[in-house]
Amino acid sequence: MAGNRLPPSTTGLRVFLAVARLGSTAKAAVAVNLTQSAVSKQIQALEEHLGTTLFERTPQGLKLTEAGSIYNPYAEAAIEQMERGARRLSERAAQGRPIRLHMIAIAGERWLMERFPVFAQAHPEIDVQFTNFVSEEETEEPDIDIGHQSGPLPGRESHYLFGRQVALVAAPSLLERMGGLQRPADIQKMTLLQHFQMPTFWAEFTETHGLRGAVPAHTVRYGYYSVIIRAAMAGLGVALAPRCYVAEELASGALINPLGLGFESATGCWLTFSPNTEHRPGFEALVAWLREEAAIFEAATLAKAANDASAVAAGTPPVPRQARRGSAS
Amino acid sequence: MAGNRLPPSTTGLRVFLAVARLGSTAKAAVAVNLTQSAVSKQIQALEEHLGTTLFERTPQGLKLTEAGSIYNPYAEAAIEQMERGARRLSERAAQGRPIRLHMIAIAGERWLMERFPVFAQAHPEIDVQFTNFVSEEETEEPDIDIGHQSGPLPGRESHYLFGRQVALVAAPSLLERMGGLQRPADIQKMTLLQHFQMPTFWAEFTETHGLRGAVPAHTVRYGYYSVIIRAAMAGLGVALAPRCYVAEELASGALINPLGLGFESATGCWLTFSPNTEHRPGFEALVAWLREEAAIFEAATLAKAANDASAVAAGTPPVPRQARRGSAS
DNA sequence: AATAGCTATTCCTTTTTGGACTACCCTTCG
DNA sequence: CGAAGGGTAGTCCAAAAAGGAATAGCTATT
Repeated sequence: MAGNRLPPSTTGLRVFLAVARLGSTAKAAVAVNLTQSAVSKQIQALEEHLGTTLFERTPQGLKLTEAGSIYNPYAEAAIEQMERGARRLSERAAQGRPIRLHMIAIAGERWLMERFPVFAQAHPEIDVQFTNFVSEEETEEPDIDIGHQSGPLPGRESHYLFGRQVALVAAPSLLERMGGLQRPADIQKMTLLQHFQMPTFWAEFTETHGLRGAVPAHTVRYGYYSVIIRAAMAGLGVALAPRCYVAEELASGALINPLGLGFESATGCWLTFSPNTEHRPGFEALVAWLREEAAIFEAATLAKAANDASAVAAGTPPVPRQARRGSAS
Repeated sequence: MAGNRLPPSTTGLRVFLAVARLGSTAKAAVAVNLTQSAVSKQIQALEEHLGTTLFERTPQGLKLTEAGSIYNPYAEAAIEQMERGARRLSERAAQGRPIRLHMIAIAGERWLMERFPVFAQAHPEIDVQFTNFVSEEETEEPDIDIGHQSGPLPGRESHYLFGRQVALVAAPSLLERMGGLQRPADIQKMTLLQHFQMPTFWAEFTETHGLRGAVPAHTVRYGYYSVIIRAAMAGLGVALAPRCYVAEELASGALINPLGLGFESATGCWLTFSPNTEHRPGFEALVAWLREEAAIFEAATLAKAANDASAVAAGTPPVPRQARRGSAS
């Protein structure tokens, strides 16, 4: 083995490991984002480079030869070392920059933005940068991600924050116009205002209220909750929205929750981050604070929901409350 | 660090390590067999890939940044793992093939070829393949290399065999034509027959005989000793040749060693092999045998040289001897 | 027989790579 | 001071490499 022998291509190594793991060029092609043809060629090139056959070809796919099995851990180790090196640099670079917190718009509007100044004042040394993916230019991965999902994400550390209490809400004027809503099934004569990212809400609602197979008169979909809430307030339809996002409108009477209709959804708002990343000073403090504030927010929502539920049971309409804090939205 | 991040190119890693070691794209270019321009681009591509600066640029060259220093051992380890894997496969493949023994032609002609049948008969299970680099097609590295060098090679296990006793030899007819050679300085009126690969012989000869600065009338260079010996025997000039290669001609009187002129050279014939390679069955036996036969060959040469030296001191010409074995050259 | 899954191969386009050349900077020396 | 020698990065372009679309052939299953 003379010193002038060139190493294999890293694409070849990546492809080799994928084929070894999945036992098929077709499946590996999907895993590494190449075509089967390119995968086949990469394997052949690697075999030629190393001067030995790495896979037996069968009609069912590829199986490691003995030589391939010998080489496998070395290829893995090489790729692992590169990843470690890159990760070390990435983490080192992260030390000197703000903690990137990505968050869906509605959570910012209704929850965090009015609370964050308290944290910022208590921790002036912790630099936090809020991001979202509205712009395609944004390619940096956030350190913390706050968004809607229906459970923990594999490979990520995930914490539930709030938002699983979903309510059917509508403007009083709409209900008057439509003859009110005397029972759950009356919703079928309504226009439903739905969020693109919450496709399960309708199914969950019908399941909870024994309306399986029921279809609303119309469905209109939006990408932002702030828009849905405005549409609902304008009387364009009924909306299924997390209670915490419509707490103020319910309190002021701009929106009401007829018959206390609602359900507990599988989908809520979660905080996630990568567990492999060494965390900077302040990261843990920020996560802890966010979770604490979310718990307070969620408790307030649950308390209000319980209060509304008992008022409905007593046959009295919910009592409008004073806004708890000034709203900037 | 998302899972879909691609590893760097291996060329980039190789170049990075070379620049880190040599501190200059120009020097690294030589080391990795690329131009300085290509090296510069590879470094830039790697820096862009990793998202950080790896070198500070100065007028005197490139110096690792802190980030570069952090990355260095990872790059090294990755390349090392690839080399290990390839080596393992290479060694495994070597188990099933002949031991490749490369040897310069003259050593084969005058030493090994007539002795090897004895070894082959004693070890029929050891398959040996003789190679040389006359053909450019020959790209496989030999397991054992026998050639001329002036000492051990770094990174190789090296054993001296024979050939450091060098003699000045000429045909009797030439000496008669040129009025004999009464003292060492008379060589300056001769034509010197020299071997391309032994450029130090003339300097060593003049040093030994107090002829510093002396220049022969003519110098003719050849690439093969068998040709030099033939030219000397034909009277075309005097030759400086290892005694072991002209033993038969000296014994028969076809060539003589006037005044016993000669010297012990720094250059001789050595056996080398890579110490990193796991050795196949028979490898050790073959090396041991080769060294033993070389020792015998060298001892015979030294004995003859000593015999000739004492004859010269006594003023009698060397006694021509019967050829010890039939010569096939 | 039809279908679905697999493989390698050919043809061709696109992308990447690396060399030749150049401009610019610095250091040293006469 | 200018010349020489060492270094760097950048531009232009040709060659090499990479990868996709399409295809042929094989097998296993229904």
